[in-house]
Amino acid sequence: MVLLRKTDMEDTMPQTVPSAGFTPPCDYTNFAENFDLSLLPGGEQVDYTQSPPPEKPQPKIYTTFYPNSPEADFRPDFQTLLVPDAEKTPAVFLEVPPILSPNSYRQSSEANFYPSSPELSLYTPSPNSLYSQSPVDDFFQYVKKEAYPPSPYSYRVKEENFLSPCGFSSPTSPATSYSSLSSPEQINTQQSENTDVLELLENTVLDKQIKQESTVDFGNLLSTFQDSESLRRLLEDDFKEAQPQTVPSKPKDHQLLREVLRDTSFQKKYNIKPIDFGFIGDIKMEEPDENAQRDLMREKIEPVLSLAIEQMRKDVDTTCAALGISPDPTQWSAADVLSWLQWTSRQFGLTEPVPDHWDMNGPSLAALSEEDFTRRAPQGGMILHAQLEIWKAAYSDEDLSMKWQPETTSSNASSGDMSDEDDDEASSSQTDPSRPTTSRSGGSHIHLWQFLKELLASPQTYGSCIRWLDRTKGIFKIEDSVKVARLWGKRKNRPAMNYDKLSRSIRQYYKKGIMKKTERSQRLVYQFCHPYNL
DNA sequence: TAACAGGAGTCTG
DNA sequence: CAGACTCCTGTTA
Repeated sequence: MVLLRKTDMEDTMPQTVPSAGFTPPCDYTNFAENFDLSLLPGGEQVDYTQSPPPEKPQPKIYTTFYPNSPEADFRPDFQTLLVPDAEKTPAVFLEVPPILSPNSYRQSSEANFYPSSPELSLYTPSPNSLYSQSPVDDFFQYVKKEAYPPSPYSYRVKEENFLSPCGFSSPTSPATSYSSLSSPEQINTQQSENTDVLELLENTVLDKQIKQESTVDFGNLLSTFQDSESLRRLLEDDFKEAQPQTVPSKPKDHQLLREVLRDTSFQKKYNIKPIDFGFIGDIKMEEPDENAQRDLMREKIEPVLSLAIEQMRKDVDTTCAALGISPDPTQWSAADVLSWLQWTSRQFGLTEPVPDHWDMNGPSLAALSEEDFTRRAPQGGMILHAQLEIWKAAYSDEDLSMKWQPETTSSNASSGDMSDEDDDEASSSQTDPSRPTTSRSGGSHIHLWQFLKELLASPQTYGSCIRWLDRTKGIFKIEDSVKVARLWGKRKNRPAMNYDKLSRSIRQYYKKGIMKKTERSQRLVYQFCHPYNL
């Protein structure tokens, strides 16, 4: 989420009506009143309740952070995510990475995308960065490990008449209609009715906490839920961080948050302010037991996850209706794939996808790794992949909110040999390629070559049984033929699968030009043919 | 001995 | 009907 400055918004923004299915505007009338100014570095008091001096021209700025800008190189901020607290506290304050979401680009009533985001640049981790699984994950790792050093991430502020999805009033959704829902009971009622999560957030959180000077882009909130594991980890960390034993005299002294806010220049410049995170400390004080804290945390977050997923599905449905494609990516034809790619690329201001690079149907697309995406679209593959993951998550048969398990076990996915127990554990993962899934993503229709690429795309999990020898040439080696065969049999629900049969299937690929043996044939070493090596 | 190659019939979505 | 599964014989490292 992005904190946005709302400056003369209603006066200067005529095109302020989000299209159906997207987020309505909201009113933030009490933001600064509840803002914990002590969170600012050095206890510096910045009165955000005051309007800027009249002699100081207010720029028409709605600050959205675009990663890795070639122009700007300040990194003042984390996008701010507000999560409604179903009980007594107004909000949870999270720092989340600048994930881009289509929700940042609302459709106008004429179905034109506004803005067109021409300068959108891409998140690109530096060669030295520990780019792991997702930008979300990576960013969290970065924040927590390195606090706030110069980073491969850079941001810029897009200074233009950017319309926040909820930073303006709309004749169809008057802001005044969002002022009444704030009690926990009301919140729960809204949740039980599957109310639009964005509306809920706006009603329950912003209405209490945000002054008119600020607006919030809740669209990015949804993007964060593509990686609920990261969200869970972050919350857990924040809970730990707020432990009284960590800062005995100041239970609310959220060190991470303070570090994040150390650079106040940006906040001052754009009148952005954080929100009190105090309830975590309160909870902790009341619930010293760790499990109780986790339960409480789960209780607070799970409804939000459910609502976020619900919202994701709504947005997916809207897009499906516009494109005339199935919400299930695995049902897409090659034409559907191209249609979706073009649509998503346009939404994010990416270069048009090269059709030759995407000559595949939905299941094939769904099986591609992020690396595959990036190879096919160096300038936008990561975003496209992330968006597809959102689609897959949104329409997975598995309720993502059920993944919200406050486990205490430290899952070590990068461990070497995997026992059968490891297999079972992996099978519970939504992204487990071996899972005999009924999920719409992946599914049992997957081809063997796709399955192998899935395994290869998760070296941290499957590196012990299959790995790339030469990624660029598509050469890989099966290190554990028994295990790979077992995984394949699991996926295909073929308990009798063995490597002999699996390799027979691989050999069928020879004449189809999908795979081949390497020039100098080596045992258990195969090579993907072009373009399957992409 | 395990991996490899490939023919051929069957199954499945 | 395509793709995968299964079974098979024979070869190779």
